[in-house]
Amino acid sequence: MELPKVASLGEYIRQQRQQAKISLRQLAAQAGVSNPYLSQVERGLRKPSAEILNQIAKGLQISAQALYVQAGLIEDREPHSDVLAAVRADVTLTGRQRQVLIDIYESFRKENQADTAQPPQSAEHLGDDPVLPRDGIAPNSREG
Amino acid sequence: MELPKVASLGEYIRQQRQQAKISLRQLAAQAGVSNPYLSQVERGLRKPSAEILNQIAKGLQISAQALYVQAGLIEDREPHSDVLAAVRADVTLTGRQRQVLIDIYESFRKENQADTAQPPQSAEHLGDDPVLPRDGIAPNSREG
DNA sequence: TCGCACTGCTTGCAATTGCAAACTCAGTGG
DNA sequence: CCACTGAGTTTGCAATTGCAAGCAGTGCGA
Repeated sequence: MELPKVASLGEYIRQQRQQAKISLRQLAAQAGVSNPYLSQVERGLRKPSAEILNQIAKGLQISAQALYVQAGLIEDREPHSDVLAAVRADVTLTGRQRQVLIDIYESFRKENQADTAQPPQSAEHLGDDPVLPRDGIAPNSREG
Repeated sequence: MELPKVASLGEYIRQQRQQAKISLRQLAAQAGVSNPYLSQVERGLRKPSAEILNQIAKGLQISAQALYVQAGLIEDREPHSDVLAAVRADVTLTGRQRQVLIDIYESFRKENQADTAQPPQSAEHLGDDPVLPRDGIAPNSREG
């Protein structure tokens, strides 16, 4: 698996550029990269760094993420909810903690889906806590 | 603000790694990169490519996007919603589930504070986010 | 027929990435 | 004491990035 997506990445860039009706040199200037290099990138001969990719995205006025996804540099993960997005975006958490929170949240969702017809307060069987890790969590069970 | 975020990127990676309680070599193996290179990246001596960044993110089990934002490779166009706010606003959760998530989240935060042990920072304001850069996000001024 | 401007592509080359091997320092145990 | 293990770091080196300079092809006006 050397560089399969690089080709499609270059094609994508070229396509975007042509749709914008600008020349290779023009885009290179707008993106602040050299035109030969952009040419090579568009033909899949070179694998641009993320920095260059970012500049190209700016020159094309498109989302850098779209390019990264095309380049296979990030997975195209769309957050299912604001909670998941927030958890994923929280840099103060460790990866493990993040996964724990996500697991718990999703298990909650699943539970509630099973009880859709029921009033939401009926989810009392949480005491089983099948997901809680022994990561040293001390959930202060204060009844609030 | 123009200064390379590479330094903070390395610090961020190292912080995440230490919070995950794994050694440099361990993370290097999980990420599929060499340990010397990871060491240099963590100390800001090298600027890793997006591919390496992606592998490191996988090894750390964190979002590649968080790393890219840290590296200044993409703008943080996500609203960076607060986890607590998102949990509180989630109508699909029961009140008890909400409280469980909040408790766990807060205990995680407390754990990490104890681990990192950064005295110069006022550890009282948990709401603050010392890691993510507050940037002026260009609010989509595309041909309005 | 030139000259000029424009398109994209090919060619060396400096700078950088990323790695293998080897190094230093702490801790453990015979 | 010495060997062993595991932590992170330093040191060359192959491979790659990205660029400056230059090449080929097209269209237009004199």
